[in-house]
Amino acid sequence: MRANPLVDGVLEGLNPEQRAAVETTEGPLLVLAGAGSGKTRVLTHRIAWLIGACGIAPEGILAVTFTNKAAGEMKERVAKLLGPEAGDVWVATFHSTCVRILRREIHHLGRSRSFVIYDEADVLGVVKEALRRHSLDPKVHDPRRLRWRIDQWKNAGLDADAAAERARDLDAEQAAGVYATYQRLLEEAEALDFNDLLLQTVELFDRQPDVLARWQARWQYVLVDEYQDTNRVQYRLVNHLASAHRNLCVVGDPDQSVYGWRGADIRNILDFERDFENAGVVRLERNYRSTQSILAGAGAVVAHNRDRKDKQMVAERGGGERIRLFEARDEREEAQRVVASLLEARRSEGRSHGHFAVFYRTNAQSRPIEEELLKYDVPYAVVGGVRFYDRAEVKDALAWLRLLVNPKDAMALRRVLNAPPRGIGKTSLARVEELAEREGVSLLEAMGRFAAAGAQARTAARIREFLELVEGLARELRESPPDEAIAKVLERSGYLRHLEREATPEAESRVENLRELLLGAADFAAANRVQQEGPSGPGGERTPLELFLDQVALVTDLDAWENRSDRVSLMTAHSATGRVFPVVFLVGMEEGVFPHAASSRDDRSVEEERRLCYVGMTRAMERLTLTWARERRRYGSRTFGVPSSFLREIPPELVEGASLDEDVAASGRSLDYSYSQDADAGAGDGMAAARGMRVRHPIFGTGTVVGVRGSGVDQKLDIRFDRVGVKTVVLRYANLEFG
DNA sequence: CTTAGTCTAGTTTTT
DNA sequence: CTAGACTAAG
Repeated sequence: MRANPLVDGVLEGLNPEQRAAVETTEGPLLVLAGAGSGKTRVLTHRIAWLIGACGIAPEGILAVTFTNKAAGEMKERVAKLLGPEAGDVWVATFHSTCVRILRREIHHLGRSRSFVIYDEADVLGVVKEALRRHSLDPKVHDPRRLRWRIDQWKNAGLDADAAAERARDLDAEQAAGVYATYQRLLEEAEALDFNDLLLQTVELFDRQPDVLARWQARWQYVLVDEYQDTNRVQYRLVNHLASAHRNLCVVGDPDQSVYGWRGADIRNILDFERDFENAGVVRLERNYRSTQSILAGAGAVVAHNRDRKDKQMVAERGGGERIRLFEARDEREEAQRVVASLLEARRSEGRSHGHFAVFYRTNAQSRPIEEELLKYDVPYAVVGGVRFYDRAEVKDALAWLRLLVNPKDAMALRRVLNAPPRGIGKTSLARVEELAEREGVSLLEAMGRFAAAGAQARTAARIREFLELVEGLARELRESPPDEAIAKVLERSGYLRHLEREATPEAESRVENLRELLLGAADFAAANRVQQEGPSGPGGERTPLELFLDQVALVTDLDAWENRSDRVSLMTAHSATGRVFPVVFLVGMEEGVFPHAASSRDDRSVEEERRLCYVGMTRAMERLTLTWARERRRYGSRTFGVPSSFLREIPPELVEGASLDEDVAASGRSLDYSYSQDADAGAGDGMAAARGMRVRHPIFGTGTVVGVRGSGVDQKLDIRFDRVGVKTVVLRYANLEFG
């Protein structure tokens, strides 16, 4: 059996625990994989082992992940081990797996297979519409809050009836009522929200054992990544798929469970052994990623969680340097010091930009860092944040496509109706809506009827014109490749013309984005043409347009972009899961920021914040820098901060550059960190800067002082550097040599 | 009906 | 501070 060189290669270099996780192929298996313990390695090697050593057909294996990035990475790594055969393993996110199943099977639930997937904005629009139908004031019943409530119900696997049954007060009753209407509106629009993708699949399997049996037979081996982040619906889905053969391998780390707020249920991993009798358990506790100091620091933080299975990670790497900690006056200075430190490491250690990542708790915190990076021309990429497919113009274009594919898509119709503006206003729309509801027809249908009777001549003509446009485009483009469809739609609808007529910089950038969308669509079309020829292409009877729309609905950011080339990465701590960098800055370590104020209410969410902190810290391989600012601008106003309680949880001997002032802490006053700072020395001992002085800066080299502002340690100098031109530096931190 | 301008309120993390 | 809601004028 081991004669096969491929087989030997698959086990080579694995430690005994990893090997056990790979070789234990039959029956349920829980792999508790601590940070940096080679989790992905185990998953990919396990897949290779199943195929290479056990002779399992690649298409008999299902590997589910949470993010597209994780799926892509796994696919790539399996391909490296196996070659092209790997392409037949189904590696995908929960959501795209469900879409795949539903596209083939959802008619068993009496729903259309050409459903559209509603995004955040669509869904919010549906909630607002549902509120209108209930005559509830959106000012009293916050649509976003309701949307969140519905989401929570769905995460828990409760439908509107179940929600209504549980309602104990008027508010809950009303919310459940809105939920019911919301769901009805989705169904009328032949639309599914994100959670429906999972829920409908589970319901399908609940109700149709024969359908379930088919998928169980197809996927004889099921692997689940990041199991700690699964919610109850995902849990049921996995159970369904694995219940016949029980060849289920789940991999996760309870310490990295950071999506509780989104319905992730940590019980799924904690109770695995109870749920699956005779489950094997493998613990991966050797960390190959981080230095001892980083691992110990992160471990010390997460050890403060009370609700936790104890676990001791062992660093296989040496001690390394200590964790760096610094305090900044405000978020600007924090950013300055992060960037200065980054540039310094680049210069003196020969690091590339790609070595660095900056993590923050909330997206809004990226701004000052970005500004500082821009100032020094440091290339960077913000992961997450404002997403390409969320831009208004991109959504407009996609709404057009959606409407062509599915004329019942009410949100797409509303979007498109006045993009560009065509004189069909609120009052007309309201009357059309009323008519649609009364006569039980789609919006598009109702528009036709309204134009025929009831509308003013002018409005009727405009509506007819619009309907003709939609029908013409639909007829012509339904089967077209997406790039062609987008181009024609933008042209014929007058959208592009309208933008170009504006001639503002914003409009220009919109046109630019649309061009990018067009390029993306062309890429997709090209890739898809190839794929559809293959035997296992996902195509089936679906049109290229439909496939394209699925893709954009499920892909959040342009994955290709972030990995590309040599850039500093900026992202939230949540987005950092599954990523690793040699040098990591974790900024904004203040109470109320991280841990976030919204989560300080109950212990459970504080513990989740702590795990999030653990995740952030353990992303670092060699160097970890934690920073906090005494003062921070939030939404325009100034707020004052104290260091995050998490900082205090790191043993001081692991930290460099700062030490907890015990007296101050003990006295119960606000926490303070005092630190000795070499940079202060130069500025502190009476050195006065003056115009015309020659200076040497550690990063910019030599230059001449051309301006002096302020006084004392906060003095700022404008310096014309010989190499890089004029820059403003803070005397206190610039570490200048004079003379 | 549209648009530009004012106001306000709401701020976590996202497949 | 900013996106979205609202208002008043064209």
